[in-house]
Order: sequence, then structure tokens, then C-alpha cells
Amino acid sequence: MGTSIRAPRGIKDVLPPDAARFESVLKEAEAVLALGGFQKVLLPLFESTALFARSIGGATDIVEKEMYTFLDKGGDQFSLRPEGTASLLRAAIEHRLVDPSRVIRLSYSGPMFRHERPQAGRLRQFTQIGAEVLGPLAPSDDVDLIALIHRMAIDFAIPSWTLVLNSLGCPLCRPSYRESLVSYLVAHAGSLCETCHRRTSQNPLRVLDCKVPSCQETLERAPRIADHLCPRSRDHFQNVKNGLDGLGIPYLVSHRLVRGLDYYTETTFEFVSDALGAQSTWAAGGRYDGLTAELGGPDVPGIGFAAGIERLWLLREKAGTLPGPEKHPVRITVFAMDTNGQVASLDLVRRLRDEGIPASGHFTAGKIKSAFRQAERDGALFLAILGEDERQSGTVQVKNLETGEQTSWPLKDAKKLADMIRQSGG
RNA sequence: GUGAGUGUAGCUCAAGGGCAGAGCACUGGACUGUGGCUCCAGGGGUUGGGGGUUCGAAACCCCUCACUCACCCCA
Repeated sequence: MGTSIRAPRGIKDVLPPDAARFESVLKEAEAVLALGGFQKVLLPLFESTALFARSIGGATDIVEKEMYTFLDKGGDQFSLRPEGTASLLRAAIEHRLVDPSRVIRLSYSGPMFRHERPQAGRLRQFTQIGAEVLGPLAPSDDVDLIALIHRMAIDFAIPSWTLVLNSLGCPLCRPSYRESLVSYLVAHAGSLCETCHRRTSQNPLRVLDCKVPSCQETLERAPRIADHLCPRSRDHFQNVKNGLDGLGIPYLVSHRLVRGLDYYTETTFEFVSDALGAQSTWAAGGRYDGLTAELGGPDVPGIGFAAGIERLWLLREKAGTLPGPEKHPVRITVFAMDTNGQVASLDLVRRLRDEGIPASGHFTAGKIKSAFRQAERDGALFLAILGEDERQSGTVQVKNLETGEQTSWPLKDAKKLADMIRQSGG
């Protein structure tokens, strides 16, 4: 054990029966996006490092220190994707899907990679599902997207969730807010923590996010973005709030919600839950007008979000809405009582599979007791026993392990047996 | 990157300087081809790794690694 190779830190194997359940959780989340009219895109797991630096922002923690970056044999620099929006936009732009005259809705899912210290709800490889809306958008598109996540919260019975909402303004009003925030921060530098000093010059909005008590106290009287929004942004934000009110979706406006990715504009939001531990966000996103242009495409508005599937799992587990393990992943186990029965067993297993019945075979021969044990371990509903007696009569004994019902079937007619297996529940 | 807690059998955990244990799981038997129960027996461990203190270390000290949680950050 001491020298054996283990999975890298923060990387989790998902074993049976949880692997199938995890896929169900993912599929159910994807089904909600399909319900929202989103079409799926399959994206690569790595991209040019420059893509992430340009979209997420060079001064963000993700790009600064959390990416798995490598040089390929041609000397090009790539990074494992730390999030999906950059990839999806790159693909949409590259294949001319982005069109200023129409709205497109695209979704993606799969593993993301960030070199962080693992903790509850935080892994180095984790799974996200995300959706992006690109094109001529109205504030109602923000609401519509949020409503879709709200649907997940309801459908999956997410415990004690809160929708946190803010507006970050637009390229017109954010600089002036930024300026007044910086001058406030500089004036109160004495009561700010060290990292906040650094952020004041690098990424001042992030200071709002600081959880150091003394910083929070100082920030109480800091200028608020809401008071600096230009008329258009203020209108946009008001429209979003009106839409949410109209749909009866509760939210909490937080002028501290800034998000860790640089591309957000206007509406930003986070769905949090206090049932998750310190990593309380399970879905988050926002508007990113200007990002498509920044990435070399047409300048169209965009909004998107991503949800963490592992966190959804945790929350659904708490809520008791996690899909249960499949009761009978194997429908029937075929057991050869002696070595003479091996070929007949192989043949039966094959014929059952021809009929679409998941079947496992145990050919090592042995006692009847181990036949039952094997069947139970496989999770089989039926056990087929093939021994000397059966061979003589050209039959197979098939027992329903739940009801105890047992009947003899002609070995050559696997179809009838398959029909019976198909018809029985369990 | 920083801090705290925890590392003993496949799993959950005892033993807090004096022979490394229990429950569950596993294997075999009682019970020769009809299970789940019960009873009996058995296999399993360099106590995460290395060094030190000691007559004697799973335990105390140092180093190291891993895991967990938190900071940070975020899905």
C-alpha cells in the first residue's frame, strides 16, 4: 500500500453504484436545460491558455494560480479548462454560430480542472453543467435563465437555497464606480487587510468580497455600485428584478456580490445554500456583454451560468432526492455447477444478451451456495442454474430471487426466458 | 499557498508506555443441487512512512506523506 499509486489529490473515483447515480444527477440537470431550449455542444477538455487568460481575466485567481497548464510537443501552451464559458464562446465564434440578429442557446457539461486545495464541495476535477445565451438579449433573458435554475432548485428540492443578485454595471458606469471605490479604499487603507491592499490596485471590486471582519466593517460605508449605475444599467437591473418579482422568484440583492471572473457585466447572480459547508454556491453566472467581441467574434450580449454537479449531488443527498442505486443492474446471473456446464452457460448468457437482457455468467463451478452469493453480489433479480440434471434434460432452472419462484426453461429457447425476464419488475 | 484535526485489518472503530483487538465484511464447515437466519472455525496488520526517546512505542518527541475541514477561492 505504501508505494502504490493513488489518485491525484482532489481527484475522486466514483465507483458503483454511485457512478450510475452520478450520471443520473447530471442527466436530470441536463434535462432541465433541454427544457429551456438549450442545445448541447461537446467541447474539448483543454484549450490554448491564452483563451482563458483573455476571457476569465489575467488578474483572477483562476488564471493566476489555479490552471493546469502544459506545453505540448509542438511547444504550444495549453490549459485544462477551468470553466466552460470561454470554451463554448470560442467554439460558437469559431464556427460562426454567433449572429447579432438572432439568439442562440447552447449548453455544455463535463469535467473542469482547477488546482485548488480540496475541501468539502471542492475538487480539483469537478463536473459542471452550463448554459449560455448569445445574441440580441433583453433583461428578460436574464430572468428566463435564472428561472431555469430556479426550476432546478424546486425540482431537486435544494435545501435552504437563496438567490443572491447584483448588478456590476456596464463599461460606461463601472469605471466611475471603480474610481470612487478605489479612492475610498485608499482613504481607509489603514483598516484593510493585506490582501485587500493588493486588490485595491489589481482588482478593487474583489475587495468587496473580503470576509475579514475589520474589512467588512470598513466596507459598510464604502460607495455602492447601485448608486453609480448609469441610467441604462439601472433600468436593466430594475427590469430583471421586476421580472423575478413577476415570476415570484425570491432573491436577495447584495452589493457585495462581485464574482471572481472579470468578464461579468450588468446582472450577476449566485444560488447558494447553507447546507453545503463553506463552499455554498451551487450555481452561478451573469451577463457578459462584450466578451464575444473580446474573443474576436461579433459584439453581442451574452448571459450564462454554470452549476456544480458534485454540489448538486451533496444537496440532493441532504434533501433525500438523490436517485437511488439501480436495484438490478444485472438482470440474471447464470451459474455453471460444474466445468461440463461452462459452454452451455456461455451460450445461454450470449443468447440472453442477444435479447437485450443484461446477464452475467459465473463459470468457475462450485456449490449452490456460492451461486446465490454471486447472484446477490451482481445485483441480479434472477439466478439461472446449469448443472448435470439440466444438461441431461436440455433445460435451465431459473429462480426469481425476490419471490422465490422457480421454473424450468428449455435451454434452446432463450427468447421466451428473455420475455419473462423483461416482464418481471424489480 | 496558510492553519487545524485525523491516520490501527477490506470497512467502522477500540487499546493513551507492557502479548495489536472487536463488530461488520471475507473464506471454509455444520447443511453432498436451492440463498438470506444461526452456530463453529479460519485467513488476514511492517498501527501511513522515516528517524529519535525508552529495557520496552500504535501510544511520547522530530521530520515526512496522505486524508478531512477551514482560510483563500469558487461550481
